[in-house]
Amino acid sequence: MRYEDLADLPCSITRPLVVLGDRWTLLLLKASFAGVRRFNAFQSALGISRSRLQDRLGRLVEHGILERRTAHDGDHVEYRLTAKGHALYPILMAIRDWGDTYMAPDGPPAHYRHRDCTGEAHVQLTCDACGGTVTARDVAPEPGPGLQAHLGRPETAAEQQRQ
Amino acid sequence: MRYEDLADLPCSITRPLVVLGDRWTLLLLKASFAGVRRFNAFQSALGISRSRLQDRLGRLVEHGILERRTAHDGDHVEYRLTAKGHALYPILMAIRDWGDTYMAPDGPPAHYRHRDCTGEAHVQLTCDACGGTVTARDVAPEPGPGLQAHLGRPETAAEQQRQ
DNA sequence: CGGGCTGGTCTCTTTTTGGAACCGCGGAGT
DNA sequence: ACTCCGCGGTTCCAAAAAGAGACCAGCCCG
Repeated sequence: MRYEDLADLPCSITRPLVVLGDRWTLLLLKASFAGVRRFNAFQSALGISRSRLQDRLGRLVEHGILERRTAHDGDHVEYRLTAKGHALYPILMAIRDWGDTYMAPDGPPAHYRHRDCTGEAHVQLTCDACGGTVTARDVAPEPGPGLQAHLGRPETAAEQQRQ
Repeated sequence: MRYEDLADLPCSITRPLVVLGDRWTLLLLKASFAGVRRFNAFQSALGISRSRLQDRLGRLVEHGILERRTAHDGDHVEYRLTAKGHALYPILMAIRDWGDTYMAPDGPPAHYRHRDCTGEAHVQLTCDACGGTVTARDVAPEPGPGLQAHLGRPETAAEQQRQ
């Protein structure tokens, strides 16, 4: 019950990581984006154990990232990405870009091509005002509204020194 | 010894995840980008146990993501991001964008502002040919050179059915 | 009726984590 | 010289998480 408490910290990197940051969750989502929807398909695609898979799918459904439904045509179960889940795609693509650059000595195993176009999809960190490309050094974090709201709450005192 | 084998698969999402996909690694990197460099500072910032921290820092150094060095001014040790480590920033920013949207009911805890500019940094998935913004539905994976190279190797046979 | 498929559960073993004590080193104070 | 402290680091043990595989009920098909 210690690690899960990180989800209370006022940080938009930490909070998602408590949900997504384990061995399997992002791999499951990768499979989802690749069209995998059924329990057994996830299991054989990834080699995850059935109990673990059950647990992780359940978590993702709880968080509204996947939706569990009985397929229209018959009786089997489907796990499908919700809009919230769909919004995770840039994370996977950011990972892929890095993987292509640093962990693919023989070149990219796959091109993620823009449909009906010659180009490929890549993530970019851009400034929403000037439109320029931005690197880590160009970014300065500043307190935002979610931090004030957090500090206003009583139970916050004990955890001040962490960030 | 099963999970680590995923790193052999020809997939630029899977391979980085074997390194980055656990409870602590991305949180460690987040701290690194925030300027944390010393062993004890990581430990008190995150609440990770010392043995785990030691292990994770060592892994990141092995993978060339962090660099371990004795500080110029004296005797203490520093862990600093390498260029390879720096390149992970878009991943953290993609996570943050999602966190700001879906896990920050009171608004973003922090604004990641473009230095000397009024704007904020955000990740975008764009096509490198037409320049347009791209979503998951607009992307079609196609085999790339890294896949052919992988299939050319002998030990590949047993794992064909996974992806 | 039997077999195979489905998603799902249970139990046992192994692996990974967390927590806390301990260590050697170098520096500062006294 | 002696102690005290902070530093990175290690070791040990208990607790939590993960892996492997058997098992189950429901359903459809033959």
